[in-house]
Amino acid sequence: MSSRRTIRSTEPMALYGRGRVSAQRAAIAKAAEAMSGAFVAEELHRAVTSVEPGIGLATVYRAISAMQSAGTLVTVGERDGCALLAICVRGDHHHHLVCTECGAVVGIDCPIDETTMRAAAREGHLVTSHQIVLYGLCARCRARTENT
Amino acid sequence: MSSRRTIRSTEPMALYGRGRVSAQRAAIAKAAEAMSGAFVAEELHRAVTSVEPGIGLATVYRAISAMQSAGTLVTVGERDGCALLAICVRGDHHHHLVCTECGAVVGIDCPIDETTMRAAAREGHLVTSHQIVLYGLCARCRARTENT
DNA sequence: ATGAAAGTGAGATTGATTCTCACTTTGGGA
DNA sequence: TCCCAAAGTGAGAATCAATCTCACTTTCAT
Repeated sequence: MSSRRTIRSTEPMALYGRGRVSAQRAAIAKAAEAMSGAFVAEELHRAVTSVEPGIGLATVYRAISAMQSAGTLVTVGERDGCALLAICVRGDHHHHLVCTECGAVVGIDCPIDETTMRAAAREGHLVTSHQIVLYGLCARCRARTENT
Repeated sequence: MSSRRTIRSTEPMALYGRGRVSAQRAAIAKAAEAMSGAFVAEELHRAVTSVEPGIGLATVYRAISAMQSAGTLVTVGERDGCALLAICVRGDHHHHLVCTECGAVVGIDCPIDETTMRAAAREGHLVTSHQIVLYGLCARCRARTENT
């Protein structure tokens, strides 16, 4: 009785790491990869349903959760109380610069160096993890903004 | 008909920067300063009402908002989906190390240096702001944990 | 002393995210 | 190829931190 129809499944299940291949997840992963820069759950849902109508918001949230567990989707901040997400396949330890103009996300090498660790250690503290987000302008927006 | 009673107002309105002196705000500021380390809105509310019953949760949220605007209260992360807060009166630019053991918050010098800014600039990007939170063990908890 | 503005309490509301549940799809065996 | 237990899904309900509304109270410049 459901109006749910079978959608052809595609291959980029890679973003999930594990789990079954469902047409919905494939469509969601594809849409996530197609997003330009950072996005919010609701935006991803809109993007997916514009291509494959009928995919529920809960399914999108579940897919987001799965990709986050797999480490291929990360939270890069927040916007209006919503988690700001971005696909991230870079393997090494790094952080992200979110363009405040267009939402683009670019990887940035971790600025936490020996100096910081040692300064903390000097006070007796031990840094075990950290969370860093940079905001600014991506190269494209910077070039567009600056009138040399 | 209200059971609200007059509470003596204290002086530490300093955390608000501006605004009128109300007994409630004074009590909230006092409780916030008395908290050991980072806390959540609900915890601050409990702390305040344990001393001055009758103060509403909305009032606590309003006070939090006011202190954040004044820059004396900052968000240092989140815990179980709730904003993790901490009093911060240090004037210079810095960040915080939140002890994952006891919740203590200690100021840490900003690790974003010329190197990072230049690395971003090399790619054409411009970093305008950033957000950093360090997690680890404060000196006290580190000492307690390590059995030399 | 006064009154307009700021602040407050209680409860309703909002809105992102999660959960429930009955149903559908997947995929490793038999 | 068929089976079926487990995984996945859609719709809508439920959560719950945070905000808003509104009638009432307090503050403080005048």
